[in-house]
Amino acid sequence: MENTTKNRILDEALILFAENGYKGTNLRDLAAGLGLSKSALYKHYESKEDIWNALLDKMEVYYARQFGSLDNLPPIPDSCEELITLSMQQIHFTVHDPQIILTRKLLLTEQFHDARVCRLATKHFLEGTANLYAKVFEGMMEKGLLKKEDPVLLAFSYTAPISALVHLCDREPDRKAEAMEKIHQFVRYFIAAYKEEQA
Amino acid sequence: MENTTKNRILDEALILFAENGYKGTNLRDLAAGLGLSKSALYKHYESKEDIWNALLDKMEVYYARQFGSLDNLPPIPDSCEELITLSMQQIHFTVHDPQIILTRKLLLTEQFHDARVCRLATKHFLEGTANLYAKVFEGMMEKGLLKKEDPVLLAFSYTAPISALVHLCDREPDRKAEAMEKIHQFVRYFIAAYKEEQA
DNA sequence: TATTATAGTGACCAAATGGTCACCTGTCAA
DNA sequence: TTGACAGGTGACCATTTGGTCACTATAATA
Repeated sequence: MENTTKNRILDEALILFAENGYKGTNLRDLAAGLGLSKSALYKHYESKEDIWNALLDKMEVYYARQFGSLDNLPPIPDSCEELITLSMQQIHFTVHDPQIILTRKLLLTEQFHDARVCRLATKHFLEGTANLYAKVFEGMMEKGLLKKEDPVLLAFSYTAPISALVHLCDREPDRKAEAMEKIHQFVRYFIAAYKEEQA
Repeated sequence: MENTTKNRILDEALILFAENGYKGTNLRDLAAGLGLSKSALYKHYESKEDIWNALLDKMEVYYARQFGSLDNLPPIPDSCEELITLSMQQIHFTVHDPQIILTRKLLLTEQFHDARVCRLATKHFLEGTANLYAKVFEGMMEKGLLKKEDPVLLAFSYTAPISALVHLCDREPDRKAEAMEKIHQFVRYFIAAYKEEQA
């Protein structure tokens, strides 16, 4: 993505919309954050709502790439230990990446005010990750690494508690370490419960 | 709670703050919703922020009563079937009660904008219910109804997925039936996995 | 070189919004 | 009866905010 003003506006918009909500964001602050005057924004977008929509467009593209196509599946781990390591790495990233944190905040705080955000929120928090892990678990069951269960239900039981603790990280960043430790504990406990005993 | 104007203002405030957020709520609409003029509000509260704080006070009292004291524990079920029935009843209530729905919406959308909401959100979505079910599970383990596991971890694994689906109900009310069915499925599946086989 | 499109500025506007104030009215106590 | 007070009203005010416009500067182009 080029570093054009048009894109920089969206970057700043993500920050402000995520921190203060759509209604709580004003264009003067947005422009000031970019070292621009408010009227300059209107050279690139027609209105506040236009900026908002462009930001959502960008997010939809991002999610379509990340969750939409099941082509780019994550590799199926060769052991339960590897699954734990991979999960923790991915969670660590998602909990620390500023852009993703802001995206989650925006989805949470605006999910009831915008139909597109609503859809994205369900995709992000519920179906997206769960479906991905369903494929992973299915693969691991076929490899004889996990007990044969409904992979969809299993993936949901796995991702929902993790998601709850990720939310805690967003809400109370001071407790990130504590939350990550709890995630680790949960992940080990969960995998241990469904690990297929080696012959 | 008496039906005084002061209380009615808080009832209406919950609706508007939950639907539109703090910033998105204006006092004219609030007053109009009560058939009052805006200036009448100032006979009962000093400012918009004062109304907000009074609403949070009320919510804190409510949560303190519901989660705070571990005196009023729910009864320990005498069978896993009873646990399932009780859980589903409680979830059904929480998913359909208008006041509780609004409260959840408010906690979600304002959790990053207000320190007290932040604390309440963690209590509501994470610790409150989980701690309650930890006690229930502990009791059921002592009765020999559930396998002996860490009750806290087990309760968290139980409540977090339910909570995720409750959020879905709030976000997409059209999918309430579907979500409730999934909750039912999850609950049966979860309890089956941890049920102590009868001798 | 003259022209034109692009990006940016500051002044300005109208609507929305939180808050204040003088005033009204019914109730209740002295 | 009268005075105080609680609860309510509408007019008004200052600030915030999304949006417009005339104007400028610069770089590319005919």
